[in-house]
Amino acid sequence: MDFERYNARVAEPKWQRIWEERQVFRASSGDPRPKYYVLEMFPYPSGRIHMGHVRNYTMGDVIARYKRARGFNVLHPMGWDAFGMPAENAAWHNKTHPADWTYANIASMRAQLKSMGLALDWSREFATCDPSYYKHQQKMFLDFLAAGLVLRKKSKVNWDPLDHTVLANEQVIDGRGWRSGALVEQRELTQWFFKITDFADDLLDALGGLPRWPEKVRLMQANWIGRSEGLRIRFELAPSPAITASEIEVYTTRPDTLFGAKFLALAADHPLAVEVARSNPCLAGFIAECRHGGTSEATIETAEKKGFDTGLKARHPFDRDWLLPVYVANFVLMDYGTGAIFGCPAHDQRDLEFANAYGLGNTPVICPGNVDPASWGITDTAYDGDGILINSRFLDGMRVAAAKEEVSKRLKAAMLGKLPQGRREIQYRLRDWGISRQRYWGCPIPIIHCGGCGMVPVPEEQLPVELPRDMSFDEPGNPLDRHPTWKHVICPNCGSPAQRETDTMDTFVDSSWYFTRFTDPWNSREPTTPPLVEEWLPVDQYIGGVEHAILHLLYARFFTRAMCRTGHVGSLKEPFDGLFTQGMVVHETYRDKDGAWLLPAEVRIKTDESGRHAYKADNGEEIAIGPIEKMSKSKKNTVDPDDIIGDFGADTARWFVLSDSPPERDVIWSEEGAQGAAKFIQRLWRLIGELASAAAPAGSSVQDATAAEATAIRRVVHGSVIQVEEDIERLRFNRAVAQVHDLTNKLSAFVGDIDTDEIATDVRLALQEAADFLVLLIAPMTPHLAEECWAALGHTGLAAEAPWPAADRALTIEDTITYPVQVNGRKRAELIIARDANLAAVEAAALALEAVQRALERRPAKKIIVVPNRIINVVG
RNA sequence: GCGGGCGUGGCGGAAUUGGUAGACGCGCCGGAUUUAGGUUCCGGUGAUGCAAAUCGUGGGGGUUCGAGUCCCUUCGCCCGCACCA
Repeated sequence: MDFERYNARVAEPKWQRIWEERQVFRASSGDPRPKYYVLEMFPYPSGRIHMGHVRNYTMGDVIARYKRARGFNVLHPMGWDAFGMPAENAAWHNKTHPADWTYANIASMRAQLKSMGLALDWSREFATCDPSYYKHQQKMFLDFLAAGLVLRKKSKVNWDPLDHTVLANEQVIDGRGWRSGALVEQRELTQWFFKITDFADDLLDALGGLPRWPEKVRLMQANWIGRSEGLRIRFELAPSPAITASEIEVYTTRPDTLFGAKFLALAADHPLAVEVARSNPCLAGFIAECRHGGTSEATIETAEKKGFDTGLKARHPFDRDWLLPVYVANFVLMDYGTGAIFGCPAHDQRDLEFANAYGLGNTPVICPGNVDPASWGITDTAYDGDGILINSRFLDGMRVAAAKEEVSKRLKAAMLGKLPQGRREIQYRLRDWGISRQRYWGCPIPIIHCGGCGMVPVPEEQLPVELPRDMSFDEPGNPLDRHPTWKHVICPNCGSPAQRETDTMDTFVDSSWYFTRFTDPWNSREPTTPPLVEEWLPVDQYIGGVEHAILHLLYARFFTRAMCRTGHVGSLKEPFDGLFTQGMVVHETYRDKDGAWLLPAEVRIKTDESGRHAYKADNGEEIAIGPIEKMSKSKKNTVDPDDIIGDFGADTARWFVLSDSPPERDVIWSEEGAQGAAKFIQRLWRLIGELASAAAPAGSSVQDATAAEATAIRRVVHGSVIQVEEDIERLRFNRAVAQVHDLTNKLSAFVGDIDTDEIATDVRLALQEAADFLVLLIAPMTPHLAEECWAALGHTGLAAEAPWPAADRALTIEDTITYPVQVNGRKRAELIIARDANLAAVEAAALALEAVQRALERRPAKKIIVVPNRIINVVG
């Protein structure tokens, strides 16, 4: 065997072929081993994989391979999140059909992923744009509809008045349509919604049962759901010719501040505002102004607080003679609460700014507990903390919580008309999930609109409703709507002419259940096979970017509940037991003297004592090294995984992305680092060769290794196994890498010290074990190299199928302990003493040390603290 | 504004969760091998100091035998969410 140079270019495809031929990574159900489901968020087939994919899939692969070695029946599948806008954009730009574009991308990305040597069960692969996938999604839509989990209602969209098309938020650039440049308007469309709010409480409460999720993600979801407990309060209106209504209902979480109220404010779309506007052109103008500028939060955010006095007056619920002005305000949202608020400037910052702008007054009603009420007055910023009620009649002297109770109690007792004035209510920030998209490249919504029968579900035997193939994409708008024949159908109910729904589903729907489909992608009749879902799910380890912390993960959790209710997932409640959100791959940026971005490949880096310098590769001109940023085409700071794999091999790329940075943080890709990883691959190969030539032949027993040298070697090796094991279990891949480096250094030193002519048999045996264990340790991370080494060491099976090395913990315990000895908290000496020495002996030995005596200046110690097996501190 | 996080050598980062600060890697310095470069191997590398030693985890204070870790305070940076009543 030639250990001169490891040739990844030859070895990697060879082992990939062998794994595939032997179907090593195919998972099967009904296996007696415990199951383990590893899943990385499946990729959008954009065309090429990027380093972020490499990092994501390498992490999952390490876990999959490690768990397999630990005796688990591992499911590690791959698929494609294949519907989406980029395919339609490509169709528009390049005149390619979205399907052709998508499937070509899938083909090239599949080849790229395969070149990474991932331990995937490719037999379960699917793309969400396959009719054989979306057929089941349509079935589930109908099941959800039947179960009352789907509704139709109006919602606002970004409308491009020139292109006559709905725009996604990302298609709105500075308030204008990305293609037409026209000013975007808000328009109401009737759309399909999933009733995610039905599960708001459960989705919130169940977060507590997800200890293996990052705290951060659970918090983000909790904030997104945004549960708040408050009170609906009905205010009587003073009679006015402009309106027919006699009251306004507001929602508040701060009923305690009711005596600090200075005004009421309505959303621009509030029915009462609209009604008053009919007889008030100025107000109508203001409302139109509020509607301008799109729906996106960013635009609202920057807007200045504006209002318009309707002239209406509302009576304070506790004092009929106290009249409050009613405004329409741009900061009140129609979608939240009742679309109307009462404003208390003293204790809400927005209300304060509004009241100041319109001179509406300010009366503080809550005084912080540690402040004398006599000295407490109007403040520059609203005070929203706890305290004692003041200026509030019967509430005076109460704390906030008690005042809330009291107001609630009294308003529930007070009647307005025939109903109580106040009603407790829990509100959520979470809104129902609008899934209608006016696009072609998505899953068609299986509904037929019939003039006589209304909305008719497409009968199950007619599914899938397939996307028509003959399309033109040279005009804006929804291509499906323009198709000459597709939407014209016969009503399945009454047989008269009817029309298909031409909206397609949000692509988040596709990714909300794919993890269940992987458990039985061959089921052509049903979306899932519930017993198989129950066998494999929940996903034990899910890995992906933190950018999906809210929407995707929340939708998937909703879908699991909805599928549970409709009988598709057995008793499964939560889809992902363990979640890990990995950081990005980032890279330096380079700009030449004209400010043009340069690719890393066009740059040479030199480092000396004065630091790093970058030079243009072609003419040597020095260029500026810019900040380290997320890899992006626009800044040209990208590295193509294909180039790295082609130059150094997949194992080098895998090793690099696992090294250095903790996986949840960003990792900086650098050319030096990639070189370093490649060198280390070669070093491992050479070390295995050296170990092999000194070692006993494979298959010999190590049981009788007794020489001190052999024990020392085994102690190091077994200790490393324990460390790497722990690091992989805890997803601390950077530490596992460091541990392997460390073991490599130590084994190199051993081999270097050994006189190869005179090696005791038990040392040979220890070295043989060291070689085997080292190979198995690196196998999850650099699987191709591991196979090559495994074969070179004389094993007949595959490293990928070998069990994880069994560490002997007893071996790692030495009979002596080396204590650091501190005097007054400062390390002065080391004490080597028998592990079984008693406390008095340890203390005496520590005090007897010359360095300790010197540090104590020969005076007696006041106190001595011995932390068993850890440290000794002498107090002088 | 609210919520969360972070701050350790030239750089990425370790630190047994209150117990030897700087593991491991990158870079750099010196040496060996080499015609040379690269590779490889050996040694060094927090600061000051000839040394003994002293200082050192953004700053200040505290708790403790002992603090990078806990508490208070302050400065700086990053991320998430938001006119959500």
